[in-house]
Amino acid sequence: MAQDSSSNRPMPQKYRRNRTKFTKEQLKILIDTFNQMPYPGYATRLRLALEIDTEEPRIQLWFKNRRARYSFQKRGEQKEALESSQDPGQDHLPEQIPHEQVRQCRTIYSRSQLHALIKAFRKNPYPGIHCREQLADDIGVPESKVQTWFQNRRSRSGVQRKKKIPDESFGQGQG
DNA sequence: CCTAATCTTATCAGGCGCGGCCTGATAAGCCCATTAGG
Repeated sequence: MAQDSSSNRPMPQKYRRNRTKFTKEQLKILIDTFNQMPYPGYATRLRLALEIDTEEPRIQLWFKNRRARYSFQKRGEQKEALESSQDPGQDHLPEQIPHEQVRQCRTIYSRSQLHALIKAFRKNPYPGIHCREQLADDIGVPESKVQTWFQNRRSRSGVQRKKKIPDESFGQGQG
């Protein structure tokens, strides 16, 4: 049943989701796919998730992190390759990256789902993994959707976590 | 330490309904985001 939900929790025991540990075989498949297709669409990600027995959001995140590291790592090599072939006419643009353009279907939230999301957001715009999973379970959507919803919501409602604003605050002086 | 998880920002794109708004999904982060867990 419902446990304490409106209690103020000083600090969640664990905010982040458990770190995923890929096996070598999983990594081999991931890397192999990445080399051919750094921007897999949803269908491909799903297939990969099934193949290596993990969740699609893990796949998506892995590709994102991989791209972030791989791109700048390869920076020098590409430049070298370009200089090698001094051809005025573009023969082989590196932009032929196969973006699979197939996005995941847009989620249509019902009124009650939105209500639950908004309510949770007002309570805490930065829910930890447990909170997100609980909410996802409550309204019947994957946790990754909840995370995306919160990110978009934060972005568009200006509740961004106060970074390190020196002292521009409107407060009446910190004691 | 390595790198998965997280955050912000910007942009693409689907649904609705008829021009453009709302908002979910995706990508990048710059001398290459930051944080933190095994």
